[in-house]
Amino acid sequence: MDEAGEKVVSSAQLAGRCMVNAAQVRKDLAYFGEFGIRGVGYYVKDLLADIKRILGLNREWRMAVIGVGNLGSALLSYRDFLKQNYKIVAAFDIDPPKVIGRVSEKLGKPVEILHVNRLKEVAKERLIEIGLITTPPSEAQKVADMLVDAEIRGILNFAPTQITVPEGYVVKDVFFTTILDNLAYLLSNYNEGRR
Amino acid sequence: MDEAGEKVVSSAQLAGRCMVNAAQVRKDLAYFGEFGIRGVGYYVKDLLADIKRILGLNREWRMAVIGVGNLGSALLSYRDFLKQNYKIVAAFDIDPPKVIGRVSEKLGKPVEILHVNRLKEVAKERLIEIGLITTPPSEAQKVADMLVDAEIRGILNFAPTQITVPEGYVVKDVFFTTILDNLAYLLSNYNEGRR
DNA sequence: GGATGTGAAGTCGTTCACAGCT
DNA sequence: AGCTGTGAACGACTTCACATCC
Repeated sequence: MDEAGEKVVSSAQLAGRCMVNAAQVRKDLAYFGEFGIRGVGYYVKDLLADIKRILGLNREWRMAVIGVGNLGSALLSYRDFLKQNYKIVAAFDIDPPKVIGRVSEKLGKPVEILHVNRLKEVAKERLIEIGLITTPPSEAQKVADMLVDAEIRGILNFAPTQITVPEGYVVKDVFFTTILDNLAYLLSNYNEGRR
Repeated sequence: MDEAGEKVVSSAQLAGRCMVNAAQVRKDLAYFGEFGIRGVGYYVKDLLADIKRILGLNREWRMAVIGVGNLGSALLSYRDFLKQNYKIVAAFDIDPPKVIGRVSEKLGKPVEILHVNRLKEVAKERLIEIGLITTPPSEAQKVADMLVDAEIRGILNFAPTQITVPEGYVVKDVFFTTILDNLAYLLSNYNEGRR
């Protein structure tokens, strides 16, 4: 809406776009503070900035990819990260030489791929706060343990397996097969659902 | 648990593994039928089969990838699909020749990449029911429209943009930047959260 | 005896409706 | 006059607790 030049937006407009109730929008925003102006609405630019601040997106997050297979290299060349405040500042693999040729040809400039045993050392140097696990599932827990050892507190796990970390660390899973299962369920039961 | 040779499982055990309440597990399962045996628990093999049937995973789902960039080719070589009952039976792109070299070297046998204008025709031939959108966001809605035209009722959208489809079609989004935002939020507010 | 399946109770989240500001 | 912020009403989901059945 900001890009479209809109100056002000009401909770009703936001609700329409998000397919939720207007009171929900107001309650949710009000939970974090008073961002709106009574009788007017919310100033788009201000709201955007406030939401970014609330979500912790008003600064850069430095990330590392661990496991440079197909998914890992896809993430390395995922340009949309740049628009958001995320930056991949390191890539690790168990076998960097094997991987390096495959990856470098896909990106403009060759990407430096380091051996995982340098994770802790490099994490400190480059102030890495988030680790992206893109290894096979069999290695995911080991990698998680290494991230914990390196005091990288945030983990985004793409490997289709459950991993556990100590108190103080946060894991979020990206299991798209789970979403796919959900889709399959909805498709299977669509006819019943419509009655 | 089946692979580990476990024969029977209680709702309490399942609850422990899933970090939820035992009554929740029983209620949720009971919603679909009576799968347990009072005084005993649930037979692992039977429960597994019942859940697969409920979710619609007791058959093969034939899928197509549209957009063979980094993410699309990662999905094409994602072996874990095979274990689950999902199968990618076609890949489309706006420019197959440009893509074909890059992809074929990554997989054992070369993958046939078709021009998107053959989507409808091939969808019928190969009985495709699910489409995976892995194009840039700018093309996502156009691809969704083509999938709808081809009567592919299930869509898994990896492009970071909202797409709309008519009644009768199902879209599920895989926005990992949303999950990443969630992670950033949790990391930002971790200290307050602990108090 | 022991774990399920399930009404009843309890808790949490959503929506309503309007006072309070601009 | 109009839209936010919010207590109160409502509805939905979760948990309890126990009758039921193996």
